Amino acid sequence: MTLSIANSPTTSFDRKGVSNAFKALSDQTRLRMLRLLVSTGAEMCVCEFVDTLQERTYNISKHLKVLEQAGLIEGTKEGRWVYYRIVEAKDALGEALHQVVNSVPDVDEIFATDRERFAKRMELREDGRCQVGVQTKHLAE
Amino acid sequence: MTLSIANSPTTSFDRKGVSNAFKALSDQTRLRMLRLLVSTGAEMCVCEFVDTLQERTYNISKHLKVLEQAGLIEGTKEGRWVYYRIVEAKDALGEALHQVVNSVPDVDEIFATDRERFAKRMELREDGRCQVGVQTKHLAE
DNA sequence: TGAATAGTTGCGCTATCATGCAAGTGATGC
DNA sequence: GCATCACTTGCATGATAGCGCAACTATTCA
Repeated sequence: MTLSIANSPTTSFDRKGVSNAFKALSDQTRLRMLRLLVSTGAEMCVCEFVDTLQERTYNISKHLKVLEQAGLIEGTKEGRWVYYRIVEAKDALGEALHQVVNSVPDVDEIFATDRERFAKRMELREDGRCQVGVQTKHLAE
Repeated sequence: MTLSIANSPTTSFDRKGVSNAFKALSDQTRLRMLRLLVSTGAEMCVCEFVDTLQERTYNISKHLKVLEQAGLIEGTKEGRWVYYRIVEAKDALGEALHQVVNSVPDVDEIFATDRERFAKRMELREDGRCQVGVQTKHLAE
C-alpha cells in the first residue's frame, strides 16, 4: 500500500532500515505476523490476521503498517480486503533476516497454533480469496 | 559478567529472547557495537569502545549491558578493565543473526570508520591488553 | 592508607511506543 | 442513495527507552 521512500520494496535495507526492521520485530505480535507470512508464504487479509492472532482489528492494522513501513511486508487492496505478503528477499541480508524469523524456536507452540488457526480460517475462502470479515466478534470493533 | 537466566550464553534464543535481541539491535549505537565485534572477532574493553564510537562512557556501559542481557555479548573483568566479546552462535538462528549484522550495508561508512578507529586504538595495547583509559577526554566522565 | 582510574548505576527528563476508544474512509450491494 | 462492511487513523494514557548528570564500586599503585 504505502510506498516507503526510505525502504521501497525494490531496494535492500540500509543501516537505518535494518534498525527499523529490528525494532519492528522486537514486538511479539509483529514477530508472530511475520513468522506466519514467512513460514507459509501466504497472502493474508486483515480479518484473517485478526482471527488467527486473536488481536483487535485496529491493533492488527497498526502492526501491519509498522511492518510495511519497515519494508518487511507489502499490501494490496482488493475490494474491501487488503492482502499482505512478505517482501521478497533481495540479497543475503534479506534472506538471513527471513531465516532468523523462520528459525525462532517455538517453545510454547504459539507459531504452530497460529498456523493451525490460519489453516482453519483459510477454509472460509472461495477461489482462494477471503469472502468474510472477522469471525471472532469481540475483536471486530 | 552478568549471568542471564532467561538467556545464558550456553543456551539458544527462545521467542522472547529473539525479540530482546531485535530490540537490542534496533539502536544504532548498539548495532555499531555488535557489528564491530562480529566483523573483527575481537575482544574490546569499555574505554576502547568509547574512543572508537565516540560516545560517553556511561552510555557505552549501559548499551553493553543491554547487549549482554540480550545474550548477544559477554564480558570478563580483568583488573580495572572489562573485555566484551560476541557470544558464539550455537545454532542456525545464532549464525543467521550474526550474518544479518555482518551484512548490513555500510552506506555512510560508519562501520568502516569504527573499524579504523579501533585498529588505531589497538596500537595502544601491550601484550594484547589495554593499558590505558579513555583517550578522548571529554567522553571519559 | 589514600589517591587515581575503569567502569557501573540510580535519578530525572524527554521521547517514543503499544493499547483502547471513537471517528473516519472507501468499496459493496440492496 | 444509504446502510453495511473491511480497514484505517487520530487522540489520550500508561509503559518503556535513551540521555545527561552525579554518585558509587572496585581495582591498582604509591
